[in-house]
Amino acid sequence: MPSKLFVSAQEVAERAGVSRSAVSRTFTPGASVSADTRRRVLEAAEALGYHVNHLARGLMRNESGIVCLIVSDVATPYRSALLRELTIQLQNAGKVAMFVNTDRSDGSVDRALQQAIRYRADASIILSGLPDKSITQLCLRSGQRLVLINRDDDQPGPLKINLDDYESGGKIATAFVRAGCRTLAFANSEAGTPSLMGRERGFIAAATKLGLEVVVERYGSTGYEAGRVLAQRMLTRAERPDGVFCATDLLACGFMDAARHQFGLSIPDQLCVAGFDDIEQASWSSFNLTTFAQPVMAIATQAVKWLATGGHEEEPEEAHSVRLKAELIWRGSIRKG
Amino acid sequence: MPSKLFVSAQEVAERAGVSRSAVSRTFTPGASVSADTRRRVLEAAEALGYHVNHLARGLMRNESGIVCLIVSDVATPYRSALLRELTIQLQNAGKVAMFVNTDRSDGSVDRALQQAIRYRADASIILSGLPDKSITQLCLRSGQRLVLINRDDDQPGPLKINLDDYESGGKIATAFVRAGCRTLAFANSEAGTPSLMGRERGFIAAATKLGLEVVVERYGSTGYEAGRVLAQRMLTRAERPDGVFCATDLLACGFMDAARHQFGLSIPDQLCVAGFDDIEQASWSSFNLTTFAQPVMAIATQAVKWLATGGHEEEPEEAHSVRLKAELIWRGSIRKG
DNA sequence: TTACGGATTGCACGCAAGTGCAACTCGATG
DNA sequence: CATCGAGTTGCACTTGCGTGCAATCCGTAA
Repeated sequence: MPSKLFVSAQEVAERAGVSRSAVSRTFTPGASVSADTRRRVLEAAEALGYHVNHLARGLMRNESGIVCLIVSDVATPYRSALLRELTIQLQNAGKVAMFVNTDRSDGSVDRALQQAIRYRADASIILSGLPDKSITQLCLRSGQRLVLINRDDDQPGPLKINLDDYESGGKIATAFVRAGCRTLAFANSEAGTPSLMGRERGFIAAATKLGLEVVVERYGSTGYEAGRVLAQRMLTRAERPDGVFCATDLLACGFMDAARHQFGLSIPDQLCVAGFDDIEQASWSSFNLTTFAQPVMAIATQAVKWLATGGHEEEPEEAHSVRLKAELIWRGSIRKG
Repeated sequence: MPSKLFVSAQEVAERAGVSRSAVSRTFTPGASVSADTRRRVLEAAEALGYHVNHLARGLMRNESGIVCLIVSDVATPYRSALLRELTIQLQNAGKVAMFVNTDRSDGSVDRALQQAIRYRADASIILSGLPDKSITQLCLRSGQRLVLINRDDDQPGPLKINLDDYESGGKIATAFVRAGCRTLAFANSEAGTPSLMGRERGFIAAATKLGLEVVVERYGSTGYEAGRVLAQRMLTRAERPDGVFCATDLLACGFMDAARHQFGLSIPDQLCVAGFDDIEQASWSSFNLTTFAQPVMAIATQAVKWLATGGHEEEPEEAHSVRLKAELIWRGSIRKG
């Protein structure tokens, strides 16, 4: 048990010789306090090290200022970059980020949302997994905003932020053809989330239109190791692909490393590779990877804006969905056409 | 304004036909409630979607369950890995992580700690920067636990977790000498935090003892780009170093990439490199970097243990300091001696 | 001097929980 | 049948804060 406690408004009031209300009003913008009272309160607060108790304030205002971020695999470059941007923008908007880790187990996201409810978070932003519909409804009923990032879901209510995955897949197929590639392949993870599948389908559709078939291989997670395994599977095929679109940059890094160091292939001369996310490593000269940039900043901006303004029931459902463009970052892993 | 609100214990009590106290007791382990009442309360709570308000509970218990993590550069591999481990272990300990981003500006950490105080966090864990002494004291006086990770500081009170940076520097100097290196160098950032300086000093001391001088160059941050610049500076010297210890793995990655792709050097034949942190990229075959592993799990375990048990004033000051060992991970960026 | 008006102040209540205390129930024992 | 005691239950108070309402202050105009 702590021997001493946080200092309360009561103590400040006593020291300043005013009522507790005066202290409260001093820290409430727009409230009526005389300059003199305000000064004395601020002095006392400073001397005692007083800080408004946001737990209690949240209780009163029915607005905690907390926004819950629900994520798995935080240590992943793309995830941590998005997280960084979200927390910074939330802080600038006067909110504070609460952080809940999820794993792949059933109900993990649901438990995370329950935690958000317990702390009366003003909003929850979900970067991984998909919550059960009943929990989603409970959150919305309770007046909590909800944002789903890159999780295609058709439940009405939450703000859904997605990318043009399908179109991106198409663009890269065109780039491969222009580079003279003859055998295309798509390297995906087993997970098959909607965004990954969108890239895959867009890639296949465009390639088919251009008269090329696409070999699809799926394995493991979206990480580096899976990329290596996919390379081993694909590059030992009778007809070796010479243009490979990897569903994520991490897959692409693993793929490239295996292609170079195990198969002795030269990129982009013998093999063209593209990724998705534009993680920092993609720009490293070891990879120099052509890829699509996740509009991390725009995603965060949209999410934070929604928390501040949106969420009114009467809005049309279209207003609850945002599609952002993933910009193609041209580097050196595809031959110039 | 939210049209509907979170459901309160009062509503559950009415639906279950009991008093509000009964609801409270049902959700308080060890409280006296009959099996029948408990069942009816749980049924009503389930039906209404009730979850205890942790803001109010925190107010009463004077224990919010919140632990504040104060970090800069979250998107960095080492930081995000530590963050991941901390949040997971905090969750397992029944705590919830609150997240505050800091930048390099003055008072950034102080503002973060004030945020922690406002939300009456049970503890704050500081991964970046160093707070002002007055704020530290305020936190401790308020009964808040404090953990400083890799920030050498001599203030009594907080738990300080540090590594054997100095000894690690020594080990790697020995390894370089054993590999036949003749010209040693240390690549550091301008920042010069105690942990970075510890590695530097340990490296120099051991090298000197072995009869070799060490060229030290400092530039920028601890990131990839700074590593490239350092390589350009060091590898154009008259006497080119052939054994370089980089203060972090990211520096080492940048250094190696520049050494290979701009200077055409072969690693480890013409140049030995070592890093520190053991980020995921160090194990990628493009780098295959010999480095020291941050004991991320042990760090988190120590921190969380301290929150649960430690922090009693009467403990000797030695109990407030933990030194952990960074394990040398031998890969292929240093020749076998 | 008195009345008026605007600004300031304090009281008291409410938010959602936990808990000591007293009252209550109920079965068992004397 | 009265008493005891263990087990439940509810009342009322507490936590730190915001805020409506009524009371007060002060300066100015009638």
